[in-house]
Amino acid sequence: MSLSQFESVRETPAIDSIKVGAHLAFRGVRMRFGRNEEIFGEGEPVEYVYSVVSGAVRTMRFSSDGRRQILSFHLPGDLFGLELGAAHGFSAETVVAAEIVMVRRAQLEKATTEDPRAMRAWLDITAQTLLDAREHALVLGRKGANERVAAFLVTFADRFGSSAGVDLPMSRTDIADYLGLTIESVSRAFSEMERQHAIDLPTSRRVVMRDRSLLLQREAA
Amino acid sequence: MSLSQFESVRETPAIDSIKVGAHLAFRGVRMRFGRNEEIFGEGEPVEYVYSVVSGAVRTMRFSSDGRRQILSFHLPGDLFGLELGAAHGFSAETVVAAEIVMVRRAQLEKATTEDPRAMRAWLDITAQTLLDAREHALVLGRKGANERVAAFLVTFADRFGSSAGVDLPMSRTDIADYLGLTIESVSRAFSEMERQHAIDLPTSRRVVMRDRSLLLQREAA
DNA sequence: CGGGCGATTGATTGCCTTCAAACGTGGTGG
DNA sequence: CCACCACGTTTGAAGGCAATCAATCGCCCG
Repeated sequence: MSLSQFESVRETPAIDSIKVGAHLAFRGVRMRFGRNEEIFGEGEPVEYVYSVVSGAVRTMRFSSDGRRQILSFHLPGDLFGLELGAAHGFSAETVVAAEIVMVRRAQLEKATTEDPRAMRAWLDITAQTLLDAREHALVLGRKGANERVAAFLVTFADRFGSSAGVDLPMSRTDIADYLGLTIESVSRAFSEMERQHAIDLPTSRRVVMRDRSLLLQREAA
Repeated sequence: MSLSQFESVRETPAIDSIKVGAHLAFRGVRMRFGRNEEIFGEGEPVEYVYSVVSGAVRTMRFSSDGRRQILSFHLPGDLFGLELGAAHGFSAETVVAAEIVMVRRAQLEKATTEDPRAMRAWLDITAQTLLDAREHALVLGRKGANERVAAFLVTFADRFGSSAGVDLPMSRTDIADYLGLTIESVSRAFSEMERQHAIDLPTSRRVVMRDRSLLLQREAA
């Protein structure tokens, strides 16, 4: 467990629970984290499973010379940190201040031996995560900069946006590290989409979808 | 199921089995496929789970305009096509002529309801596949051409090579589509590594590891 | 008002792709 | 047996796209 949780003032941890699958809930502790705080690090023992209540979380890996690849973003309702091995294969940090429910993995493990639905739910989540990772691989391997950003926006808006648009919790740096680009390339892609009236950018973090089909054809390219 | 299996002469399907996890085996049919034959296509219903007996298989996804991203290569002993959904999220083809054992998914599903070890084994496999996919994302997102090829060679040699080197069953085109590069870039990377005496290339498919540390530092770069 | 940080924009570089040609090997038919 | 063809691979030259280097902008906070 990271030290960062001791670096900021916290209120008393509250009891809360997370839902796994349709029928199962597990009791855990709800914690507050500040922005850019580490939740766990790559290689650390897996003690908990996490669920986002509010805020946003990024999971990531580093290459040996320190380049960062963000694997996914997690928003309210999402689970993360669910791993089989003894040690985390990636690290997790908050993107913005967040409330996270932490459930002991041992509790989940125990449940899987008693209730097959728990293991099934775990498998479902892992399989869905795998699908997402493969989609991500397709984007990283075979799309250009503008297409990557368009794909990111469309996917993100579908998951977390309203008809009014999306509020991105993450910086251009985060988006760049998710898409395998530089911040400049991401910024240029946003500007380009705005010039073509595919989106509006009232602020750098707020995106209003103006012409979704334009984005989609750009994404497909 | 693809028609391709009817396009080539086959002997009578033989009964065989695949092992899932340490303790479970499932009975299935062993089939022969020629090279570059489709085993299943993206979007087709999931009827079977597959295991490679001999030969090699690639799984892949296509972007809407037809660009191909190879997700993984499967060699003897590997399982593939293990998906939760009703439809395949990717397609699979042989790289070279191969023998594949096919087990009905319904049989596996049934086992998971009767034996928790079966579901656990399924989860283990899915979780390991997810780890591999994330490693792949790191390579695709944050590494240059030479690093990608070096990473591919090291990983492949660790899994399937002997001290004498590796015989690559796949073409440069396959490697390129796995690494998000062009065949020319892959070829240049091989030539460059040979020039630096990191590898020998007796033939284009045979790779002798000559200086592994050189490869590793190139991979890390 | 000043400072700091993230974002944007511009200029240039560099790497990978694209386009093109030659090479080598395995297979087929003369 | 050899010539020739097909296909995959290698190599070369040129171009393009994203990275890098650099400066400016805008906004939030003190």
